[in-house]
Amino acid sequence: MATRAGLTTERLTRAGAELADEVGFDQVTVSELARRFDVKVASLYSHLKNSHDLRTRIALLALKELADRAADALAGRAGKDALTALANVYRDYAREHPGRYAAAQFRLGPEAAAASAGVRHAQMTRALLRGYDLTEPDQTHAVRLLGSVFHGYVSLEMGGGFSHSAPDTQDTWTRVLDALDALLRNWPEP
Amino acid sequence: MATRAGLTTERLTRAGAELADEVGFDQVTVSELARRFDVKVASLYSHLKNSHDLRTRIALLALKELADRAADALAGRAGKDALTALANVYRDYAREHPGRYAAAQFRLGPEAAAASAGVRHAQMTRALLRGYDLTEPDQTHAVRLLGSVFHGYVSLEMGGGFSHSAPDTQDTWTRVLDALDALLRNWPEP
DNA sequence: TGCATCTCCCTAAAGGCTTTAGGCAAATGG
DNA sequence: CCATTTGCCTAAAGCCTTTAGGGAGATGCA
Repeated sequence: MATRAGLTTERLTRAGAELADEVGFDQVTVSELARRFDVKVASLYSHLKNSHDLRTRIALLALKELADRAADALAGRAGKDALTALANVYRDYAREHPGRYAAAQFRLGPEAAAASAGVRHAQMTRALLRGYDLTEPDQTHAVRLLGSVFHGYVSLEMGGGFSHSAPDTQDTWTRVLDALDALLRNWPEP
Repeated sequence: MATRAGLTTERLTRAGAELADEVGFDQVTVSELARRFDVKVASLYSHLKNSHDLRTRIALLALKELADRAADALAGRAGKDALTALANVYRDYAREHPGRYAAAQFRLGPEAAAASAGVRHAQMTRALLRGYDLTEPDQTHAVRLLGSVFHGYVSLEMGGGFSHSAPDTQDTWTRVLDALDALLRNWPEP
């Protein structure tokens, strides 16, 4: 018959990420993936353990892409400049790749989590905070706060949580970053 | 045969919410629900339009429960006291009812969204902010910031995003609320 | 080049979830 | 007490996942 399709875990993962951006992360299906490669479903199971495995791989891909972008954005920046840059990386990535962004939120098992780029994310946020004057434990608190704001804002904005309200969300975003910068420069003692 | 099962959209929705808390919101299935009522699957379709309809109803239920709790918590409180109370409502609800909390994040259509308790949430946050001295547009920015932090924190904490790190997450939560209070009392002008 | 082997994709099949169509019996009420 | 309504059931089709086993390309060595 025809020549082979050239399936690969790599290619399948990338195609899965694109599929996620098109139809949503939780609509990613092994069947649809097979259809796109014009191949029978069972064929994918030589390259993927199962559906969950596919999702995990997409998640890892997204986390890596995000970390790479973040590293890029932080290079040569400090203080509020760095804060804004990092924040925009997350927001822009979510807008450009909603499915991948959702994938990055996928609950990973301990093994996968350890092998993921998740660690780099925390490290970069911590690096950014060196531009502010925080004690060690406060740095951790701040890392978590920033993570929460970035993720929470992006997630609500994309979910339509801010729709139909008066001020532009871009406006709010700017002011929120101003506020965070002010807060970090003036971190309250208990 | 035996007597009727007494199915109701109401009862199905409540059972669906419990099911969500047990197995996760996205594992909620019409089939499993039927099993729990010891009834054939097709029978549920007289009470539910479809699977999506079920999820929507669970989401509306969760939003209402959350709003009710929030209203309760805010009664008679102001300032930081109110801020803490509201924040804890979200966090505690998510811990007690993870499936419902996930449901509350379910993307609703415009119709359902309008009929939801989502509006009350925004109103209560706005009410809470009256204890601080913010101009009108800044109030909206602050509403969005608080929403982002609450949702983002709870979501990351529950997703295990803060696991294995040194300081206790309760510790961080307290300090984050301190920080937000300080920020709101000292909101920066552009 | 020819053949053995390995790799890759396919056929087949079982099991689960969703959703629609149509039927019979239990509840309701006049 | 019977007529009608209502509620749950059987049947069936469609789609997704996952496993088992087979045949035909691709590869490499003689």
